[in-house]
Amino acid sequence: MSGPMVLDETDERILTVLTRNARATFNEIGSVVGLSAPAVKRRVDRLVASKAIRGFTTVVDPAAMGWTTEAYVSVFCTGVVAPEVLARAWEDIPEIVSAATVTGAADAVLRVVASDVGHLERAIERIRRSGSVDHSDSVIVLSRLIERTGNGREPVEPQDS
Amino acid sequence: MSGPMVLDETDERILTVLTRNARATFNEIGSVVGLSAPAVKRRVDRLVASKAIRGFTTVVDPAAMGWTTEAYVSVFCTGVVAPEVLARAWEDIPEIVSAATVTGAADAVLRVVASDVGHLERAIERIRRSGSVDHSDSVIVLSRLIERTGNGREPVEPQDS
DNA sequence: TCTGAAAGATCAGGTTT
DNA sequence: AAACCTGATCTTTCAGA
Repeated sequence: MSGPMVLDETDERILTVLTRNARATFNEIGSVVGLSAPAVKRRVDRLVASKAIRGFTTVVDPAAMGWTTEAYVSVFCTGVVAPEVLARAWEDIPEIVSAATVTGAADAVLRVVASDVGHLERAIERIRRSGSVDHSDSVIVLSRLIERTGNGREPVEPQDS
Repeated sequence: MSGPMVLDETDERILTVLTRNARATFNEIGSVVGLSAPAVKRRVDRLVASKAIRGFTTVVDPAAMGWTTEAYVSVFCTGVVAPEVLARAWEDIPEIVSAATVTGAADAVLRVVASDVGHLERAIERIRRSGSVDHSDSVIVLSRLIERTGNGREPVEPQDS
């Protein structure tokens, strides 16, 4: 589909702008990075095609959606399990916001978001029922302190249009 | 600044569209939710003003940015520490992608992203130096299995325009 | 020097805001 | 009505034959 993923400095600056505001116009981006709008569009299209950009999304206040309960779940499996097997077992559980295999005693750490404690309990039960889980250990989130996008860059508060 | 945050079903459907693609036009959103473009714009503006929408952002492949090393860090503090104090102590450490106080033995769980193991080590040292941390326990991520936005809705792969 | 690929600028038309 | 998106076309640069 497309070649390797080589980002020059202009690409990174475009990503910085788009990370702060995914709805920035090509003109706005161009005036920051010093390019014309069509030139910016070509680069953005290329970043999308090369999968460097995974998508454009909106950060919604979880409280506004009624998703107020959250937990970190450490999962311990029986025997050796391939990461791909775990990914396939869990990808259909929408309450799982992130999952990763880790070093240490646990095999994987999941982050689970639910509407209330009952909902959370059902989600964790479903996780434990999924293949080769021996046991799990959950801690419930009390306060969210920091929540960023993962590039050291946060979305910026939208301005009035 | 603005009234309370009351979302009707149309608002939620607008948020669903914008979560899947933050660059959707008002027309596209309108054709999904059955509203005219100006009507959609008024609602989106209201959602932004009421802070139900925190921002629009772009999901970048971390590997493309060279941020390939990641860890979960459990932090144990001495004595009782207010969440706001922790938030203030850590907000200036950009490697921290998320942080939350939790139930259980640990006081907080952080997720830290860095460019390599050395960078990760320096970030963790900085965290441990920040006020009232007694000790910490880190596990390093081996494979990322799932990564979603946190509303049970993922951004969708952008289409060619 | 010539040629082709890559990257940017300008412009026009249809669309979105 | 004004701003924006986007395809078409033209220019520049640069590497390799």
